[in-house]
Amino acid sequence: MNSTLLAHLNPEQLAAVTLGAEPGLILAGAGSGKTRVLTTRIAWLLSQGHVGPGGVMAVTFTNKAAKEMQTRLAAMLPYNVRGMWIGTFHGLCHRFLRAHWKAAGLPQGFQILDSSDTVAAVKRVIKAMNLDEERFIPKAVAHTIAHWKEDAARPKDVLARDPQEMKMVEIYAAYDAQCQREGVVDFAELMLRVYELMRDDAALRQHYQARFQHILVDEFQDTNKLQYAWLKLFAPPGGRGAVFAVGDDDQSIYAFRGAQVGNMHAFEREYGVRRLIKLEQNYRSCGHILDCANHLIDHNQKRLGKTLRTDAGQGEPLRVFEAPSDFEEARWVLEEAQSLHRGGLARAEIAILYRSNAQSRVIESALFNAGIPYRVYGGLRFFERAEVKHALAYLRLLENVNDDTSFLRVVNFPARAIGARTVEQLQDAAKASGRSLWQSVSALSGRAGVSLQKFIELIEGLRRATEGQTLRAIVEHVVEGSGLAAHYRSDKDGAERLENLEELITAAESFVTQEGFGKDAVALPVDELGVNGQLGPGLTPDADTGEIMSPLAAFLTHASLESGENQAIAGADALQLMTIHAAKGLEFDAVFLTGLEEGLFPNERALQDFDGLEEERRLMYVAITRARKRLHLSLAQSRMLHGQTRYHVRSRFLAELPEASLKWLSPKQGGFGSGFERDYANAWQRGSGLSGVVGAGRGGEARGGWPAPKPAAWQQAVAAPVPKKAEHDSGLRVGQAVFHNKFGEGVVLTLEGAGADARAHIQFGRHGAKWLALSVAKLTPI
DNA sequence: ACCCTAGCGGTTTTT
DNA sequence: CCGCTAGGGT
Repeated sequence: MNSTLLAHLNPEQLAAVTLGAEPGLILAGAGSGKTRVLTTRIAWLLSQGHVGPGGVMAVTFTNKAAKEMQTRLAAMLPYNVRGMWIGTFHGLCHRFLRAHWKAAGLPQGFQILDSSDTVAAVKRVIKAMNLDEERFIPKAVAHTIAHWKEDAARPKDVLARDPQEMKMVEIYAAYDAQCQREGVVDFAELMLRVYELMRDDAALRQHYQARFQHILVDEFQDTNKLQYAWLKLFAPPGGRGAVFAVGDDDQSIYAFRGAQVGNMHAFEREYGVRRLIKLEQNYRSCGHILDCANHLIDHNQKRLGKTLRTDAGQGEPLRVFEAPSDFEEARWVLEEAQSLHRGGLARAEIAILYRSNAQSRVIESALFNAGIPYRVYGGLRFFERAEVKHALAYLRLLENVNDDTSFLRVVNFPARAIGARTVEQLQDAAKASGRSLWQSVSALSGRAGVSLQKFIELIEGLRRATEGQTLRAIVEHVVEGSGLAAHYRSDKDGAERLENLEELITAAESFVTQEGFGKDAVALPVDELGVNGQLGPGLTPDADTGEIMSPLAAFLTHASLESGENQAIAGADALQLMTIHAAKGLEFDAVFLTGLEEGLFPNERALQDFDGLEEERRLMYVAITRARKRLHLSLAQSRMLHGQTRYHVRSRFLAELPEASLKWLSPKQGGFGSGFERDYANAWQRGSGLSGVVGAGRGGEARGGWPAPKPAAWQQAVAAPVPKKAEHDSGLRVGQAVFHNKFGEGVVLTLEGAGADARAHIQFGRHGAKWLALSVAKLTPI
């Protein structure tokens, strides 16, 4: 390793990188060089001879982050990084289970279910148990089961409190049994199996605890209960293995899917962290942007505490715009973005962020009509597409005929006259004999038996024909031989699906050839995998290649573990549209943060959760810190949502930003009815003890080296008349003070619906916020 | 076996 | 408002 790598680090980064073999907790602020610290530390440990490549484990949450780490490390180190255990929690668990499949009680060729496969599998269980799918909604049940697994609870460990829950536990047990029978594991199972194996097998535990001398965990604030427990088995507190945990409690935005920020506190305490290292020097954003981020997050109570600073200049104040409607908000964003682009900024360096996906629609249509290129992130990923899943199901049957999920998916697709009746009979036969659908085909006679037999012959024919072929040839042959290609060729709008199948063939080809892509999963040096040179019994790597599973099996695993790009089409310079969640970890020269309205952001439903407001605020913090040079905030007084026009007040987050860093492009006062600011502030103070909207003021004038936007159409539009406050047909206005006989004084937060359905969300002093039906509630304007 | 339509629900999401 | 799903009709 080049010693200049250390020379470029700031003192805190250097302290983190060169920390000894002791537990380390690194509080890494946004844009503080977190990935750099992680990779430089690994390089430093290796180059100093503190550890060999086999003694390092680095864990991330996403494949993208893992890949990034590997790439950067490869550039720093003179030798091959392949032997190192760098990957996602799930990816590493998978690797572990491939080596120890037997001890884990799995078949050698086990496959992985993705979330939609899991729901489908749960649904089959519910059907087989003759339960009502209204009462036991497959998706919800699958979610509950995953939750139990993340609590390390097997069916016998779950404490069911009512009959409904008892039944759910029964489904859980039946589901696990079904997975076992079919040789498949879901995502949560990957983690749980490894956890249980490490917990219960002392020899294995001792081996791995001795082996991994340094374990580095990225995004530690996102770990769930099971992941932390898992980690403690690999490197228990006080043991020889040193855990280096990097995270940012202020960027914890995944509590809703089980992340426990508390793991950071727990880690500090349980591992006896001697010194908490804070990376507060920010290398990304200008001063005004950081001032806003710091001020905002300061409103959170539960923090480890951290303040970002920068050596860069203040840059330009944030531009803030309050539009009369979502339509006009979109138009403003478009004009501003265009003007930035004309000023020399690439479109791909401009992000438009929103809290929920539904908000993208109006922005998209504005951009579409104006002919401005844009790209929306989110939606279906490559391996989640129906046609791709179909092809994968055929491929999985080649590997494992007992995979009932795949069997059911394609037994009659493309249509081959195997109807629901036939499938039902087959399922009954399978249930009666406790065997797989495939194995039960022989039990059926008559026409049904014949058509099923034909399907079996089709699969067996495919297997014979592809034996010994390259992965690409196998996939190609299956796409054709299954009839999928023909089916989409004859479909009038099957062109895109055909293209995706072509893409799948290409993906299969590059999976095998691309270094560090598929190879890691397939071929690993023997001593990197097992315990004292011993692999799982029966696991025999190919002598030449070191392959421990067939390329096909590896490819199928890859497909489940990495669902692929959100959108494959790159290329054209386009504006980047995404949710704030999707933007985490990314950065842009300019960011538009839209929909800053109470109810939307902070999101009304999120506020119901414990700590909901603080998580929403962290989300706002993440959004702000994505911007390098320019940040634009906007909101709409009225918005079309779920088919009705809704009226919202300004997000409280706007009031939590420093006035000096904001430049209001719409009048800050006057847009609302008179007295709104005071009433709203009072209501908040009385109702929730939170500070309200502060007085008016204008930010400083733009300066710095960034191109100033040219005057745009909207500027004339906004400069002249004060936008008239949108009025609801009940005669009420958002922000208006009202009196209710029972609840007293309040302020209207949201208005929606019309006529008999008209409703208002009103913030009352001590009674809190309430939804009232306007046809019933007696409200007096005050 | 497939197509159409009524009905429902609509925060965020990776593996 | 709009997209997905289940279930019924042909």
